[in-house]
Order: sequence, then C-alpha cells, then structure tokens
Amino acid sequence: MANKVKFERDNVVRVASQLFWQKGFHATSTRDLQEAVNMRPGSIYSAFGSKEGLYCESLKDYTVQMKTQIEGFLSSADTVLGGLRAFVENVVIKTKDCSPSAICMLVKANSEFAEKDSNLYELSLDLTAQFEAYLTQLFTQAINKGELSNTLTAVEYARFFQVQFTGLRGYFNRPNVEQFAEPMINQMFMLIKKL
Amino acid sequence: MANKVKFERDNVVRVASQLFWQKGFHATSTRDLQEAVNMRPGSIYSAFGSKEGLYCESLKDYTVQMKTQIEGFLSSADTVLGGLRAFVENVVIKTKDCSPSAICMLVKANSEFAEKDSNLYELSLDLTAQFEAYLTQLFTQAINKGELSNTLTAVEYARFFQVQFTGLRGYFNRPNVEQFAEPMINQMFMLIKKL
DNA sequence: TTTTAACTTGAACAGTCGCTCAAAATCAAA
DNA sequence: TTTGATTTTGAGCGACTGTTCAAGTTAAAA
Repeated sequence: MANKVKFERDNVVRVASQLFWQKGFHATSTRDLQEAVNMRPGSIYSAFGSKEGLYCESLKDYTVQMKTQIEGFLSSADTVLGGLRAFVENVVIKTKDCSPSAICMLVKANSEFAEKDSNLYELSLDLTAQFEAYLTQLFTQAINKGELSNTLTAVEYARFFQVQFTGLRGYFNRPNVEQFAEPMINQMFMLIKKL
Repeated sequence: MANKVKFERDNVVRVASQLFWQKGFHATSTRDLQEAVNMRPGSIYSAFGSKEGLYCESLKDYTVQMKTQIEGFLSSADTVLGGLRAFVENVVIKTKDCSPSAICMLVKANSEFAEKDSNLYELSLDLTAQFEAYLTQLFTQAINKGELSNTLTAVEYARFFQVQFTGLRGYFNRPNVEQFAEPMINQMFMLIKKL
C-alpha cells in the first residue's frame, strides 16, 4: 500500500558515522552528509528528523560496532586480556590509516559538546557509562579466570583500561609515532597485569 | 601622531582562549567572541586578521599559561615529581569546576581539526611537540636528581606522563567521578616511580 | 487498470556565518 | 587650534547553515 524506502538505513548510518567521526558534529554540514549518503534533504529529514537525530544514531552505531569488534577478538583469543590486547593493537596500529580518526568517536563527542545539559553531551555520557559497564563485565571474567589478581576490583581495572586506551589513542593521533605504538601497548598490558 | 589601541591585547587573548577552550573552534561564532572580549568586528579583524588568527594566538597563550603554571608548582616543591603531582592535582581536582573544560585545550584542538594539512591542526601538533620536549627536560632533571631510575629515557617518561595525564583528564570530563580522582592520581605517580 | 498512501526530490526559506569598509571618533604632533 | 595618522564603529555583504514542503515518483492494494 505504498512506496518502499530506497536506502538501507544501516548503511546510511554507517557512512554518516564515518563522516561525523572524522570531522566532528559542528564541522559536518548537512550538505556534506547529503553527498556522502546520496540522499536528498527531505529523505534524510523524514528518516532521521534532524542532523542531531542522525548524529545520535551514528554515535550509538559506533559503540555497537566497537563492542562487536571486541567480541570478535575475544572469541578468537585464549584469554580475555589477549582479546583486549588484539583489539587495542587493531585500533592503534592496524586500522590506524583507514580509520576516520585515531581518537575514539565517543571521546571526540564528549570533548566537542560543552553544554552540560545538551542531548548529545548526555548521550555521550550514557554510551561511555555503558561501555565502562561492558568493560567491567570483561574484567570480572578476567579476574574469575585467574588472569588478573583481585587487588583491584573489576570496575577499577575498567577505569584503568579506559584511561590508558584513551590516552594512547590521543597520543597516536599524530604522524611519525608508529614506532612507539607496540612498546607502549606492551607497557599498558604489563601494567594491567602488575597492578 | 595617532590614536592608541583601547584594549589590552593579552587580556583579549585570554578571554577568547577561555571561550574557544570551552566551546571549540567551530562552535564559537565571531559574535560570541565580540561579546566576550567587548570589541566590534572591525577592531578584532584589524588586530588578529581572522577568527583563525585569534584562535591561533589563544592556543599559543594556553600552552604558555600551562608551562607557567607548572613552573609555579615546581618552584614551590621539593622534587620535580612533587611539582608535577601538584600540577596534576590542581588541574584534575582543584580547578576542575572553574575551568572551561576538564580536557586540555591542545588535546581538544588536536581532536577537532581533522584536515591533516590545515594550519590549526599543524599548530596543535607543533605546540604538543614543544610541550613534550618541555616535559622531557623536566624528566631529565628528575632522573639526574635520582628521583627516577633510568630504566626509561626521559622522553619515554614524558610520553608516559602525557598518555596518563590526557587519559585522566578525559576520564574526569564527566560528573560524579570526583571520588576517584585522588586514588587515580596516586596510581599514576606510583606507576611512574615503579617503571 | 486505477487508486492512494508512502517515499523522493530539490528549490527555497529564514537565520547565522565570517568578514569588510566607509564613516565617525580619537589623540599625539605641529 | 588645527592637522592627520590611527583606531573604533556597526550596518551590512555574500556565502552558507539547518530545515521545510509542494510537487513529482513509486508501487502495493483495490
């Protein structure tokens, strides 16, 4: 009883996500987006409501993708820490050149949205908290499997991981530091185990 | 033989710097700036050339201020590490609520400017490299004074410090984490000494 | 084949952007 | 007091912003 949508919603969100991740919310114009996803303004606005609506879906999709990626590395690793390490290496080293930015899109979002009561700032907080909770689950497993001591609680390990990972990604968002990546990741995981 | 400028350039740059730090470059309009520094567009443009020119001076001033702050803490501390620790505590805990952002303005800049050959991106790289060089000097002193072992080189300590500090500041750019600040700073400096 | 609800299109709107420049104001030197 | 180089002012320019919506297109249902 009608026409059908001609675009694949998931694919549109993924493309928009890449652009937003690269340029940030404010520096990405709706015309940039129109070109990237090959849709006219009316279609975008009927599907996503607003630029903010599309960004919102993009950021949510980004975190889903990140978790999916971690799951992938975990399933083909012997240990939780091994899986996390493969994930970190993949992000910091292997996909560095094909990624829109070395910096996590969530961190970029949290950095960009200054108004503390704006929708997008609160969204970035929610998703970050969810990700910390997810990491906490993983570190709970790692402790239970005896990969880590329990001198720190799981959530403390999760916090430590986030600080290290965010710090590393920020550091590697510049040229000519590739040579330091592997030793610094070594250091990071050595520290986690020694904590 | 002429009129004299009616504004104090240093003060204008400092005010602009706070606004840019809080909102970022793209989300700060020239009208925001005009109101904040109480100058009309013509005056701003004859003094700084462009919005980018003013941002440029603001970011440079920010790094000077940061170094000045560190110097202050160093001069009233017994050790280099003690001075750095006082600086970190001041940034992460004491000035958290009166600061435009928990995140370092240099890191925000590096995150915001995606185009790798833009003036502002390269400026953020230069200033970051200068800051790393400055930290390297400090850690050289710390090693020479016997505060640290020389299992790591000074520049490796500097890199480690930057990763930790950036990671911490990113983590604390959110509400309800004040209670974790002191223990995490303790952990950071404990790790530096144990490396 | 006709109908009709859903989707797509793109010109265009109102608002904001960074920025300019002629005119007014200022003040040291003559 | 007059001169004249310098600074300040603010209306306003053209470009661009996010968004709307009437008109056109599509395809399932009648």
